[in-house]
Amino acid sequence: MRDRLRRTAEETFGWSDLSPEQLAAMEHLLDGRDTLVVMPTGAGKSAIYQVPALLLPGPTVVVSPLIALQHDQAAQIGDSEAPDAVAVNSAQRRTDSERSWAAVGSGDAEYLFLAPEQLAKDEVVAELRQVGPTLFVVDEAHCISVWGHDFRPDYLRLGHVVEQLGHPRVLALTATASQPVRDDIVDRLGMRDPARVVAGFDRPELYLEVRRFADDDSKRAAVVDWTVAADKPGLVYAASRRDTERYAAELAARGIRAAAFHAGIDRAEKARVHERFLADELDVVVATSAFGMGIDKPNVRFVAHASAPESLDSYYQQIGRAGRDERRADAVLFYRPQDLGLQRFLTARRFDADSVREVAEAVRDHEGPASPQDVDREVGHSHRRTMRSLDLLYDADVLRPTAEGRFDLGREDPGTEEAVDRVAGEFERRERLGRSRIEIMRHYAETRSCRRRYLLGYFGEPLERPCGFCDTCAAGTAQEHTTSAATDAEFPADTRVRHREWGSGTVVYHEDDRLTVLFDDLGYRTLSMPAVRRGRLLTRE
DNA sequence: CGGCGTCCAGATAGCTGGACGCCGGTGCCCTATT
Repeated sequence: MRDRLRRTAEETFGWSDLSPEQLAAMEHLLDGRDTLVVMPTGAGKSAIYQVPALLLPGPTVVVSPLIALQHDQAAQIGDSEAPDAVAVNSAQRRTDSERSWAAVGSGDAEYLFLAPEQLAKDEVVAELRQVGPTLFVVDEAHCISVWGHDFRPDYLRLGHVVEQLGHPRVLALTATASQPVRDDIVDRLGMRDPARVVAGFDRPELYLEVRRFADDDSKRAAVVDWTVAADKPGLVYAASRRDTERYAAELAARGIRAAAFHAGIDRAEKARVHERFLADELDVVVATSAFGMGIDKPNVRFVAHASAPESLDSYYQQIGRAGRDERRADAVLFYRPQDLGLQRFLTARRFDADSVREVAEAVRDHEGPASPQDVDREVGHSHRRTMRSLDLLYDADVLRPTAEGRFDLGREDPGTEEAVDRVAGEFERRERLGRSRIEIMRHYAETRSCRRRYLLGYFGEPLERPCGFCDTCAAGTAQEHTTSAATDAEFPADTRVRHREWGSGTVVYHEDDRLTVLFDDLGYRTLSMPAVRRGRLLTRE
């Protein structure tokens, strides 16, 4: 099997050496297993579906979050000897989409690229059933967890689509996913006993640094001064659109070729910034979180954050865009605790009891199980609002999904008000989790122990000793704050624990004499080990 | 939650300080107008 994979990779794509992780994942797919792959960008994640696709009979569906990304990937396949890659989306003419379907149906095209919103349409699912895909790929699969629960709710329906297609083997690909995000991906996609292939997370070429500021003016001045002096090209992430414009203007005034990038910029200009950055015609792009997905530029020398993002997951995703050429690159966070206030605002949601009530009643009153479209029609609110309520009702165990992607009341009908109460509890749990993720970001910024160790511990891959390549190691504080072996033996990472007041959770990592636990109901909490021992607060489950 | 723009009062010729209200991120899709 390995030989066939190697030969196909070589002959069709010109890839002469596949990594052990790539091969392992490909073999799982050929064995018919659902597979989750966590692997840094640039390590050849796309190969993992592109090669086995040719050894499996039917076509391959690739769900990808951005149409621009779909173009890039299809073009890359177009340059190889592989059969065609086509797409169906709203950015192309209807006739082109029709041609794509025909090509997939006739076997002329092997790969079909779709955004999750396409798969929310019954016609598209029906068409897909006709062509019978044997491999269902979700690229940038962390989007399921990051965006699915509110911003792009159709991500949550992919699991139902998989079932409607008769459960072809499912492949989820991502570069950055902490343990709970991985679990969420597996759960929402309905992956069955998935193989998990996780390549090393560490990016040893990134020098990690945090600079702390008390007031906004001095931080802004420092961001600009540092960026002017830094090796180029690089990326500066800012929290608001206005800030990206402001920093870009200040950098331009200092003679730097800088451009702003955010979702409010028109399409042509966005594409221009993107292209000029790739062609080294820009020194610096100052961007919101809109910039970066799918950018595989090897020589990015720094990623500076003018403001902290809302989670370590996002932070690691963004700094991971530096140093892909494996030469030294800088990841600097310009930190002010007050900046976290904006993240708290941006991630906070209001509980929409009215919508939950109406959606629950619409499902109950519907004749037979209700599809999200049925509920949309019935309730008449925005699709997003309806989907949020459906998701919460599902998570609170009020509704259960049928194999056809419809929703039904669970075994017993709790009654509307009881259902709303349960959903309120689930909603609160999520809000607490979101706030606790911001607190983890704060801990990273404020820790005196090794930054890399903190970061990798969060992703479940702790370093044995301080890394020697971050600011706390350079300052010498990392050596004074090392993990105690006693804590390690008592509560190793990944063990289930129970706290006297806070209920059950999973140990994430420890640093210094502190233990971080992801509690089921409260989100991330950091506990002091002396206090834990004194009060006998934790027991292993 | 915090930054920023606006307005007004007060002191003085164009400026300062404080109160107050507003605004803030991520993409797809589809339809109605230019």
